[in-house]
Amino acid sequence: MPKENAVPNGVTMKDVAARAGVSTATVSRVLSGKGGVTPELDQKVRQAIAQLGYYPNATARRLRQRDTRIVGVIVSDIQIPFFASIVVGIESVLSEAGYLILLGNTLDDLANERKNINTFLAEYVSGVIFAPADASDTTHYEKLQRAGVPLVAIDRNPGKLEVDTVQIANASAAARAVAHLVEEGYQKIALITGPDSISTAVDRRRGYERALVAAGLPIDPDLIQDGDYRTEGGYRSMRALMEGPHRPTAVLSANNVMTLGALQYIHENGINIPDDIALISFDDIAWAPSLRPPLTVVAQPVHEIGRVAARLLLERIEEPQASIKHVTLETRLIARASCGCGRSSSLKSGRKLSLQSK
Amino acid sequence: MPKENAVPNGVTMKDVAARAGVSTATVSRVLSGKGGVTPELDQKVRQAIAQLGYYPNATARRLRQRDTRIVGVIVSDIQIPFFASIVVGIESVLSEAGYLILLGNTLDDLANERKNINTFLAEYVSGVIFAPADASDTTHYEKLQRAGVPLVAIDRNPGKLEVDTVQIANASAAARAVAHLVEEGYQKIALITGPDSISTAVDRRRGYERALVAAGLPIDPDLIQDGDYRTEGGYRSMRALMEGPHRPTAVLSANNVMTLGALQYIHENGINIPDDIALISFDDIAWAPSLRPPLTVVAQPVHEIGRVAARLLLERIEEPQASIKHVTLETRLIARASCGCGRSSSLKSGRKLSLQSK
DNA sequence: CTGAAAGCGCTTACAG
DNA sequence: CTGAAAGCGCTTACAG
Repeated sequence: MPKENAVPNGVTMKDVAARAGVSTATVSRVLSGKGGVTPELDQKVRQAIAQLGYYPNATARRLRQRDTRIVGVIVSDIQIPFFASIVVGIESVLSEAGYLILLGNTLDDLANERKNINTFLAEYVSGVIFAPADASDTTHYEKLQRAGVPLVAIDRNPGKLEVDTVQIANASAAARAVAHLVEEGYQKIALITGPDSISTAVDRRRGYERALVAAGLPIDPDLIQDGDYRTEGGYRSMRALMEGPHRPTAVLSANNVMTLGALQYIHENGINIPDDIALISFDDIAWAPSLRPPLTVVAQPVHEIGRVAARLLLERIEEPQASIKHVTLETRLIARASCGCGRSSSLKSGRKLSLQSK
Repeated sequence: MPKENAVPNGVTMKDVAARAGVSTATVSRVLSGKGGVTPELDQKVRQAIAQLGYYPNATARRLRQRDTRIVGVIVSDIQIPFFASIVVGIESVLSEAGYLILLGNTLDDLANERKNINTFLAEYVSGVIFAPADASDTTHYEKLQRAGVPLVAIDRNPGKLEVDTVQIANASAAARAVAHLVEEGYQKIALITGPDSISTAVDRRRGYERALVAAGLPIDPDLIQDGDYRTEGGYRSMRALMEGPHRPTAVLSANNVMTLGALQYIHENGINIPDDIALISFDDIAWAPSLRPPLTVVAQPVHEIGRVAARLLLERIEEPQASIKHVTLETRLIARASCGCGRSSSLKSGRKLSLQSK
């Protein structure tokens, strides 16, 4: 059976008040720093606090004030660098503002998502930042919304939910990548995409198609493979493309997790990048420059996504009735070598060519 | 100014009690599930809960019970896959046990570490799992310990702190890697290591030296470079080795972050792995098999480290006086190709050769 | 400016 | 088995 919890420090505000010879109200006033306490008493209280090593109990304060200053954050997997960096971005802004973060790792499982949201409700969180696992089922988020919890959606479109959002320009980012491949001379360009239930996959596909049309190239359904945003899906998709009727000469992979699988197929079959197949992947990851050839990527401003989302949430907490904001951030195409860049010239590893998407 | 916080759901236990025609004590008893309530009342209460959509306020419960069921977790950087996976391991066990996690990302900065620990104290956390930034200064952890907070150290040795620990067999893991290189025929084997303030670096170096001695090879100080466990350090170290007086034929990198830098130097200078230099790195990461050649690594049981640490903490919370436990987990050497494996035979990508360290 | 008192939403001895 | 009451550690009107 659980023993009674350790009481880290027996000292309460009452002890401080007694020692300083004042009421707890006065101690509270000193702590709040809002003034209204004579210098003498202020001095006495501070002394007592120091002598006793007192620090306020956050739980008690939270119960009394209606503001918990806890923010729930829901991502699909903190082990994916993309989400880890977003969380760090969120944290940098929120901790500055005195908020605590409760992290919910859903692994894109609806049951986990629901469980996390119930926890958030029970904790009376001040707000929630989330990347919805499935835009077609947002009923649990509606529950939060009905309860009056400020919400900010990141990365993915939250379906019919009317909330602040922070996203990247997915379509134009994909289009820019495809256009780059076209400029490099590729014509048979394939796409490994994600599930239709996730907006980023849909938008990236749209950008892909738009760029092909703009280049006067046909849209070949055989060259669009659903990789489910997973590693195995990336593997399967790459195989389908390479063994299919219309073998492409270049591929855009819509996220880094699928790229992992695609590369596995490529390596297992001794396929050469970019000579046999050129490759561009969404998401810059630390290892991209170390791949041979270095991986050309569509880099998302991950920290910025987190920071902006955190700021939007803070604003929403201040002004619940303000009009809803949708922030779109730009991406960068970092041309390394997997896209065929410099095939004709000598390659310099580590070189970075930054291009605005659109 | 912050507005009054949203009250997610006005319903309190009092409302439920009123609706069910019982006292709050009875509602509380039903909720606790410890029995002692007649079926009729139990029924009425459950009905009222369902009708009102009631859920208990975790803050209030936490204040009343002395047990917050919050665990603080301190890692140096959640963006490093090694730590992200450990956190996921911790979370899987703790959430099962009804605990919440408060994550502290220190970025190996002592000020951040201190700030996080003060937060943990104010939150009256039930326990803390931590990877100490610097074993030589653990005063802030002693503060936690004096306050009676159960502690479990992971990954790194916590200096003179007497707490439960979960570590890997660092010395033998490093020794195993070096022995493997020796078996492959390498004689001039270098080490890129971390700072002396982090025990894993010291232990890995010891294992490295031990293996050299065991193989009858000399220990050459020029072949031991301090890479500071950072990417830039890995780059600098690799350069020092390749441009130094005693150019090695093989290198062991003591963590994956430094390997990133080492690879950068290698690629920039057109150095061939493994012909010019063989490479083994600590930490398996998702991209290791996708590198050319695939990276041979010392894989740590990351999820297991987290899970074991969480279990130790739960046990410690139950029995604060139990004797201190030190758990050492084994690693696996995953021989891919960067170590020169199969240089003479044809390589099959993706093949995994698992060897027990020790 | 200061303090006594109420109250945040629960749980838990204590009676009955 | 059930309820009235106290109390967890704070903050905040309300008087003075």
